[in-house]
Amino acid sequence: LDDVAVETLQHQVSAQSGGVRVTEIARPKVAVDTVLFAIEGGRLKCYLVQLTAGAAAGKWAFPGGLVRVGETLDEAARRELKDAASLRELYLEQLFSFGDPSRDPGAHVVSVGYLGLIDAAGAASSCSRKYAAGRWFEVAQMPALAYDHSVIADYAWRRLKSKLEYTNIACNLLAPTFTFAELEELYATVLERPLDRRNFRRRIMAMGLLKRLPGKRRGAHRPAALYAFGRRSVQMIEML
Amino acid sequence: LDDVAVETLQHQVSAQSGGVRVTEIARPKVAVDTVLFAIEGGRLKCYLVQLTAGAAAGKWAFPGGLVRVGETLDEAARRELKDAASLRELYLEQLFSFGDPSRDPGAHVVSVGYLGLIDAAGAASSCSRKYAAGRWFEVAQMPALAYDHSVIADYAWRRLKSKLEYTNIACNLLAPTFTFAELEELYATVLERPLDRRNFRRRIMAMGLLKRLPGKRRGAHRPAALYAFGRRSVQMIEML
DNA sequence: CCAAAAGTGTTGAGTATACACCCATGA
DNA sequence: TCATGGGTGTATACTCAACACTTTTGG
Repeated sequence: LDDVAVETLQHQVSAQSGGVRVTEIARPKVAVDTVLFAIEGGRLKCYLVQLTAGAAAGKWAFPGGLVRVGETLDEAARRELKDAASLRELYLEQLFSFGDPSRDPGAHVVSVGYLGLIDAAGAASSCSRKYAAGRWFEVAQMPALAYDHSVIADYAWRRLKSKLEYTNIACNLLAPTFTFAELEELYATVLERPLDRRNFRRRIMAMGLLKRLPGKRRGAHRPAALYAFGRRSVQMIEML
Repeated sequence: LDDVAVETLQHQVSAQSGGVRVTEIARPKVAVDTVLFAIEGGRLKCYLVQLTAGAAAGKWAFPGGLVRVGETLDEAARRELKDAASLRELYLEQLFSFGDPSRDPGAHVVSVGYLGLIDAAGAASSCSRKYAAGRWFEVAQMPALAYDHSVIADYAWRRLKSKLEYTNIACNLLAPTFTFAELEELYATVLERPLDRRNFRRRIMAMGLLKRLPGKRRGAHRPAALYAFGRRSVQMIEML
């Protein structure tokens, strides 16, 4: 009932059992889990790893793990991605923290969810080192996920959709150089709806963030002008 | 006594005395900190408590504390508010998690920041039990804050401003019954800019969430119609 | 009857949407 | 020359912002 009494008791027990070392009260641990997206072949894909240990062994989940003392949450997320998929350069953004004690039946772990974006070239270089398997799934065809990771996935996709509308976040899903058609296809893929080409071009141009590059992409038909984002740091834009 | 806390203790002690070399690696702890807002006398105010222990003793901070094994983050935030300010009924929304190891020089604590809203009547009932002092400060006149709490405050105020524009979140800062002038003053206070009364009324009415109540508020001058929110659960609105 | 707050419409500017045809190239 | 994807402009509907006077009450 009285919290002060509980704290006091905990301190006493700690002192008795600790002797030289002060025993800490058990507390929930902190983990990070990253929902990593990439566009490949006009499909939105998501990186999953197959768990090897614990009650959820064999199930698929987002790469992540416990945070260490002395590192920031972002650092922990990047470290886990490097370990799990050999990924280095990518965009990371914190989403939300999930603290339901029952989300992991094994232990009380608070998970800080992250949204990660990488371009197709970076995604291709991914390879699982830490897990039994790691591969890219189409978001519409993901297997059942461990823990509450399907909830985290929902958050991530919603955030991505929403930020496409009012930021330049798309630059993190594209190669440094791209055509307008590629940019439009990215938007259509993520937002799951077709876009009017002329209106889309006008909106994007109004942002003033694209710079036109000298060359052309030559393909089977009329060559397309090349573009790049002027700034790759995310910034808010008045669009939508 | 708190069952969860006791169980946790027993688990900890037996693990220690059992001789099993499962010594846990030190991990960051998880805390919650709530930026609690209320409107009083046309001013936006924020509840702070004065810390009694640790390196930051004497400094002001948002009410919060460590999360316990077995409780959700929301539950932890509500428990701390009940302990710190005897507050029960209020709106809570998770903001962001702050994990910089140096944010608390004493230990690595990851803090999950919360935005809390309460109406003036609820705010008036607040009284600090756990801390040396607890009181409401105008947001423009807050003292220097402990840890990184001024960063959390920025997040909270920005989130509140933003959600006023596209949700019915305002209902949590008002009494169940209010006049249109009170609602408008709330918006003007939080957003720090004057609003056009006619445009504002049109926008709010377009939301379709207010219901007009039969009575009138009688004052020194022309009586004002009374309103209430139809739903107090937060929902997204097309406004702005 | 006067002071003070409550209540009410219209207009103009800018923005978003819908829509169809010509262009440049490789095969 | 034709098939294919690249590239462009306009007309309309709608939304947002600016703006001032009348109404109702208490004192």
